[in-house]
Amino acid sequence: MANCDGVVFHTQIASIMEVLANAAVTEICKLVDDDYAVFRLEKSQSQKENRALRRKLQLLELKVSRERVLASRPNSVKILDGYRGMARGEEHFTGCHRSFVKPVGLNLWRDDQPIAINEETATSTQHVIVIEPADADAVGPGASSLLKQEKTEGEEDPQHSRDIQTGAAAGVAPPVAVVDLATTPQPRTRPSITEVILKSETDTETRRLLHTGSDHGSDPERLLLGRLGCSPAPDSKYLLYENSSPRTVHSHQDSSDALETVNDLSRSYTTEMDPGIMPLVLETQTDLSRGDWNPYSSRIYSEGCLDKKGEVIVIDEVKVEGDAPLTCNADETPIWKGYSQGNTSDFLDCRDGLETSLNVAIHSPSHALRDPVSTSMAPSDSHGRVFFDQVFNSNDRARAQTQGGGATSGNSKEKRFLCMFCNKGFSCLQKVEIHQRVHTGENPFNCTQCEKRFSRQDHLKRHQRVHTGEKPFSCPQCEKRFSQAGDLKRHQRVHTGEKPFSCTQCHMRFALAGNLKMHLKVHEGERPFTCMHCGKRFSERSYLRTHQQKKHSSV
DNA sequence: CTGGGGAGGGGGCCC
DNA sequence: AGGGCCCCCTCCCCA
Repeated sequence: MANCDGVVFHTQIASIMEVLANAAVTEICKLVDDDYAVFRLEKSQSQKENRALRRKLQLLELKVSRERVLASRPNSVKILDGYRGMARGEEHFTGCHRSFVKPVGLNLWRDDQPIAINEETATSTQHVIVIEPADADAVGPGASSLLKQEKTEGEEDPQHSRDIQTGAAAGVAPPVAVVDLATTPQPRTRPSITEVILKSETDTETRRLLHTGSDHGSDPERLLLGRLGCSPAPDSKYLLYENSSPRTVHSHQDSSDALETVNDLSRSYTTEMDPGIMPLVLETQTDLSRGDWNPYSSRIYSEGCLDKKGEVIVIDEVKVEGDAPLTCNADETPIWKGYSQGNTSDFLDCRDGLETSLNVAIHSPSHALRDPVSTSMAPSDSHGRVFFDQVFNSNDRARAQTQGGGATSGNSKEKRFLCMFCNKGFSCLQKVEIHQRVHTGENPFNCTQCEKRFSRQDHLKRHQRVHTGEKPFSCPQCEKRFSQAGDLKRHQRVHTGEKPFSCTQCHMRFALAGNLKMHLKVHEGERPFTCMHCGKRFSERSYLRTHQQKKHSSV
């Protein structure tokens, strides 16, 4: 009898131990997962720091190299002041870093291009690097030869331009443009983006000015805003984008890369970006268009530059060069990957801007990249279109048209402020700054009662009804009250019986879009949630939770 | 599963 | 110009 009791006792102990062991394993797994996530975050941050340090070192090396080149070949590098003003007699930009690179192969720079030197008067250093044309004989040999050589090599090696940027070209000090951050006054906490301006051989207005500075003394922002009639936020950065020639975007990579990029979205936008790299985007435009150029994914940007305002692309002038091939950078990273929720509407906004951008032939570096339609590369083109057609259904398109209207749809003159991230157009600077919080993650409005933060004041106000219990919207049919008008409207379908959402697989109709979405999983057989106790699978987490509560609550 | 509500994100428009 | 509002959409949760 005693033995029997002992066996039972041991059996019970064993079962308890098993349960405890299972629970412990589960807990451990959870902890490991959490710790691993933290570890990865810390690792990525450390990598960023390492890159920044490496960048500084390379900067110093580049600076030395540049000075050596300048000393040895003074005629090859010309410091310009006010190229823009000379070209058009317009704004006189003196407050930002500007660099002009003329690719040899493209012969984009006229040999007689007037170039002024006025280094002293510049409030900040403006390095204008002129790479002599292929027919540099007209200009003379000497200094240009080295640059030409450099370019030639770069064309042979797609990686080369990046090497120039990073200073990684082994053994050879890159004599091309270098943003001299070490010697340039850096009043901003955010590094400047140095622009590349190429002049088309057609000699049409193909300038692109890219400014991200806030040198208030001679700040182009003010000049710009003086014309546009919209006051800047104190730290705003702008991108003045003026009719960039489609030719100016190079395609070092073949179209297969574009395909690959389109196919591999996860790779493309999860690239860890180092804000410290930002100033070093002076290179061929190909690399400007790379992911390096556009590091402001919402995640990265918010991590690295939380206190920074977004950037704005301003379309100052639109001129379509009809037969000029639209441009594409094969290695660009689709910016839409940066959206936090990845919902369709976010894609829409991007795509909308992309499509409408065609109308105005505006191609920011990221834009050219993001726009598979605007590329001159046929494979990328078709592929991008297919991709978008797969992503966006007709409803989304309709919404894109009705909601966003796109970057420049309708009245392009009214929406000259473009979002740096998605190219969407806005009529006023403040509007685009608010919008760019979508990308930056900036939430300046915080609830005093629950510490929640919001990007918009009206959202905060709406949220505070949660605390006040205010429900100003009441249903006339049932006296139910709602805090949001949309909730009331949605609720009223209960009374009207309206079910605007119909399943394409069966004939079921739903009053709520979310319910249809959930219903569609029934047809798709998508059951990602598995019960750890019995292995049963569910399409929704809530189903799994309910199941576990009912069937395994004892465990 | 389905129905329904709470709450937040985002864009457009009006004043 | 900027705040506020309206609207649409989405996610999440619960019954």
